[in-house]
Amino acid sequence: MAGIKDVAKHAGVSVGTVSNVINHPDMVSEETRKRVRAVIERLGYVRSESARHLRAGRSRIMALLVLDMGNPFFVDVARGAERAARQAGLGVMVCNSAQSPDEEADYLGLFAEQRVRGVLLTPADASGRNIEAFRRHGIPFVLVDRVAEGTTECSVSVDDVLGGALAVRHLVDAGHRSIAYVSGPAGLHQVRDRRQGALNALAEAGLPPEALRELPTEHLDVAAGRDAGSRILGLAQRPTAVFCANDLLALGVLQTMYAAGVRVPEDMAIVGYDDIEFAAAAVVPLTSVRQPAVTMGAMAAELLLEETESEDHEHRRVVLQPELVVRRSSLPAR
Amino acid sequence: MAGIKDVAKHAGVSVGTVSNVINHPDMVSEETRKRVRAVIERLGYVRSESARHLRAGRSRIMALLVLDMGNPFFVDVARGAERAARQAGLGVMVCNSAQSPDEEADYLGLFAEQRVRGVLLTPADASGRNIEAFRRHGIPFVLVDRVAEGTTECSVSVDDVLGGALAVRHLVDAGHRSIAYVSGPAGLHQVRDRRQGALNALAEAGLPPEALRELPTEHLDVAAGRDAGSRILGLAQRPTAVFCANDLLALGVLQTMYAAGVRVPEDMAIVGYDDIEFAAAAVVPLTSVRQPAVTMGAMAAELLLEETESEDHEHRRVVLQPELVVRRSSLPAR
DNA sequence: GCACCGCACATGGCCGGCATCAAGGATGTG
DNA sequence: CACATCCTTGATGCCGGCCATGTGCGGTGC
Repeated sequence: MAGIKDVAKHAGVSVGTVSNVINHPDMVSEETRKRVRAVIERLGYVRSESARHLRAGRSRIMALLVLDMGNPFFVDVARGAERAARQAGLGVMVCNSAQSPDEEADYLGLFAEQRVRGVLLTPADASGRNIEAFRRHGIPFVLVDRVAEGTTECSVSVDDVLGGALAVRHLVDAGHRSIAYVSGPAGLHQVRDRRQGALNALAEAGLPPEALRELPTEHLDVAAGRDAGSRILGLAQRPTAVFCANDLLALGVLQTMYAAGVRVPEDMAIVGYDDIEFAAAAVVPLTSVRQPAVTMGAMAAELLLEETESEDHEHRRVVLQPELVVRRSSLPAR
Repeated sequence: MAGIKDVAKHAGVSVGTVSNVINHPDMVSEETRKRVRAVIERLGYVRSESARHLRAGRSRIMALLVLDMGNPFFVDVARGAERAARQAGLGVMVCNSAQSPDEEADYLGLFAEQRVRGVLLTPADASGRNIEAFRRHGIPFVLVDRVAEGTTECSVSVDDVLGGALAVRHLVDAGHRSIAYVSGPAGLHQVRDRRQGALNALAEAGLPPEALRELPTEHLDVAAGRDAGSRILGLAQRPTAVFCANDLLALGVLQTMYAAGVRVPEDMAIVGYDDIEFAAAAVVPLTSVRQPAVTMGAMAAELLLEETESEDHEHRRVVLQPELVVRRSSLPAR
């Protein structure tokens, strides 16, 4: 592959001049510039980002580590982050921890080796140990979909307590008094906050916390939802409504209900979370708590850029608002 | 951030020795090794991949450029590629061309600057101009979900002609004589091959090509499917079945039919393509042509590794077989 | 006692860019 | 004509690792 030296040789100039043609074109006379540009074109020369990085001491890559690339919600987050990053001339490396702390640790190590400009992180490790270890490298990061504790770094999140409250308040208003909460892995903050919101909504309505029955699942995908659905069907005193920690779980629950002949929403109301595109296209269009995913990704990237670009950066915690989208899966039986 | 020199200084050895502790541990005495390792740990030293890359002349990153990250099919491809790459100690940079030739060109430029080890590519530019330009850089690439022409590079694909034939043969067997083909962007090879398969199936059954009515859409997503659904409803001599170039389109069509009160499959049969997880969870479980997406991603990564790792690599064109998964959306009316 | 050998570690060059500074040529000015 | 100034270009060093080559030292054999 052609290097800057080859270009210099063919154009009959020094490497410094070639470098200037690329980075400071107005420092070079038009004639020389043209000649060098022609050679660059002819040889197909592309500057080496590694060498630039080494020299400049800062990378032009930003990393995004999400919990689950199979979840369209995170795909939207990635979209937003990518847009913001590329506007600033940075590339984004999107990786998937698949909710595994080990994978997360692996990737964080990879990012440290790459000396990425910064990391947008949806933490998979509730213990915070991975984050703690990563902090030592001095690579800035922004927490996504999770509030930072203290003021050690920036975060962009959605008010999960409010989201949980919106969902359950809606169900309570529709007359439900026994609600299952399919929660996903117990360790995740989002899951805990949404439960808290749900409990708040129950308390508001004067209902006891026992009205909410939590069913944890190992993963946050459709298969886990199907499994949770079966468990709900097996419960003594079957609840009349299900609130799921995300739409994938909700779709799984819905599928199980449908297959078992349990009518939704007449016999079982369902509310999901995230409002992914498929929620509207489900067997029964799914009521869901919408999160501004693209905005979240974009804001996270912007916060990171601000942190690494500007002199005086103060860590911020941005909290966005969720919104309930009511569809047929939770409408009161007529 | 700590560099190898800092480690050397703190451990009282030379940089070469530190390098050897990391890369050739058996060349260093145990005592020195221990001491150096302790310092590495204490300082949180991580070697710089940029510097290694520069020195070694080869990167440890592989790129994957997909047509649409919003499509779970490509998420599966990414999963497979990632697994294979990481097994070989490489990282994967997943990017999304969103079917835009311009974005594709942008990303290919980025990859050239990064001097990635190679690129796994689902081409968005039917003209082949982007590929042509990229080839000059000498970075190896493998075509994914598309057969390579000639023997200039490797490819992994699924037999789209067969897939299209499977879908339409199934519909013809069920008695359909007028079938719409919601095809997506006309430029994509997959789309053209699936149509060819569909036409083959019609010919087999002694039906004229006019029995297939093609409805192109700009994108391959749910929204485009909804739009196509409306167009189908507006057709004079409405077809009795729809074959969609992917499941997202099919879900969109299904949604439109459902909203308009057209019964599926009684009034309109629908067959999708890809068999994404959501296909089974749709309003009416979707018949679909399953592609081995994870395998495809993994094989592509392996081909690329073989090409860059081994001495004598011959370009290969791997073609995998699709499989029809029949669900309710296409079952004959009783 | 001397030559030789191997081990453990040190040293210097190099990868490919970019910035800094110096040098050279053209032009303007007194 | 001498000298200053500006504009353009060239030479050099450095970023952070890794590799090839040195170097010093203790042990061994004759």
